[in-house]
Amino acid sequence: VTTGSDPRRHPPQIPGQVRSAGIARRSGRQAGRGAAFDRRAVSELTATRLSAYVRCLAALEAEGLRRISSKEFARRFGFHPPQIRKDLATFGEFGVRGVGYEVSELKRHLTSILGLDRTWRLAVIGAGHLGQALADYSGFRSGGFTIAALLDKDAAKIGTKTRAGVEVRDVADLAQIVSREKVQIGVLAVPAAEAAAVVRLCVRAGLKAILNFAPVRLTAPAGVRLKNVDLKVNLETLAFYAAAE
Amino acid sequence: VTTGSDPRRHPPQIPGQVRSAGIARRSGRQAGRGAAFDRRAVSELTATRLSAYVRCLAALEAEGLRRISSKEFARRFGFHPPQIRKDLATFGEFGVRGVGYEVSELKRHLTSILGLDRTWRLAVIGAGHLGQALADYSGFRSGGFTIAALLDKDAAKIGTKTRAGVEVRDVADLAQIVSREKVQIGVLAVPAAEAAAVVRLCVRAGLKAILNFAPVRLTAPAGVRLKNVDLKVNLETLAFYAAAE
DNA sequence: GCATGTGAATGGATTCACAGCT
DNA sequence: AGCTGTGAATCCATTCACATGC
Repeated sequence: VTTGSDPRRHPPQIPGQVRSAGIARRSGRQAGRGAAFDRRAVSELTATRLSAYVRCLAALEAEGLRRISSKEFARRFGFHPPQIRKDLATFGEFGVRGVGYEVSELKRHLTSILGLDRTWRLAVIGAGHLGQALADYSGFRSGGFTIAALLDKDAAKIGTKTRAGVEVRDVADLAQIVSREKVQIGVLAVPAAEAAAVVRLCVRAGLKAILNFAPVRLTAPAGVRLKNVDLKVNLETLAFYAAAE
Repeated sequence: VTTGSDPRRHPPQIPGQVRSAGIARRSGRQAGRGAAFDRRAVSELTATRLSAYVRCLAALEAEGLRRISSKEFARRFGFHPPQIRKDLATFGEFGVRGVGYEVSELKRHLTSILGLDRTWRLAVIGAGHLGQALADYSGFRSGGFTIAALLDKDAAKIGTKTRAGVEVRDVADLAQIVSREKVQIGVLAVPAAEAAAVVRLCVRAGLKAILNFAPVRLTAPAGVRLKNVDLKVNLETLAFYAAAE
């Protein structure tokens, strides 16, 4: 959990990454009934829930539900009503008193707030099992995200294609690919031992956001947002609690 | 974030899953200088960091480093010194005043505390891109975890093998496989629309811990620990902050 | 001297409870 | 009557600062 390598202040340490360094800046655009807000002032916890809310709203929409109250929403998905309302209040007023929220409208608002109404171009680096799966993963190829490239350094892999048909290209061309194909986010799926070097590569190539799946805790220079997502950590914490029998 | 479907108390909502329901119980075993502790009283935040600490210690060990202070450890991996000491204090006294911590010894202690000195058997359900990648993922096949089975309901997939050679078996046999092969943890990589039904299957089969990778927020009955890991959420929160430019 | 371990202080996040609208 | 939006209260996690011990 960190941007920049310097130890961060007090916010609850979501053991993934930290906020970006630098001075807060106004960056929320008006959107419908949405209020202006400062993205960097939004806690990681709230941002993560926002994304979860969108997923839940999509499920409700698929069900054909039009309106929902914070109470019912909380009950169905395991949140707390006031927490939902507080989270939303950060960004504006989206509900109708005495009634609730319009499912589709709220989903549209949150999607826009998350910055998913524009397209983000990803480069997946590392074409092993995980890298290929991520490149083919529908969640990474929809809803605002596009796989712009899949890269590896292994000559035996370069030129081959994933099951879904994404071609593996040479990681040596990263900088060129990033600038020509307007890649904004790097997704790391390389071995732990090489991850730190690849981060430096990404930074030099001009990427400002990196999602790291390698099982090491990486840090990035200020100005680059890096998020560590260690899949094994999830299993281990599950095991920790399960060990109570 | 939840075990049981009932809305939970106050702890900081890591938007993944919630604690197990039920009454707290002593469940920490003595281990070396480790103190007895109540697993259920340990916050998800602390448990997650514990796992991260182990990963960091492994890196230090690989480097050949013997001892490290909380200060240096924090500097290298982006933690805060007192936080490390507080986290460790939950489980015992592992350091030497004036000196620091023995890397290997601390790693061994934490590994044991996390319950990783025994073997956990996993069943991956859903043999799509992600399910196959998870079944082949080295992180899920080492350090205390074993892939006991990979299951799917698609007849065309049953009997085929992943790149690493794991055979796909029929999900209809789940209950049998769980009991015969002593599976403890279910890993869901099925489409969102089917995830809830598969959770019920898992519960009926007797699984007590489930890691859900399907992009829906699921809940499980009390007594079953379920953790939602939505890969896309990570991308979306990264996009949210990156949208500030 | 130096770094751990820990009670006390701090600062956030969550929750409460009610005012305000429909 | 019902549900949102929100200041105030609560609860928890983090951080501080120092006593403790090598």
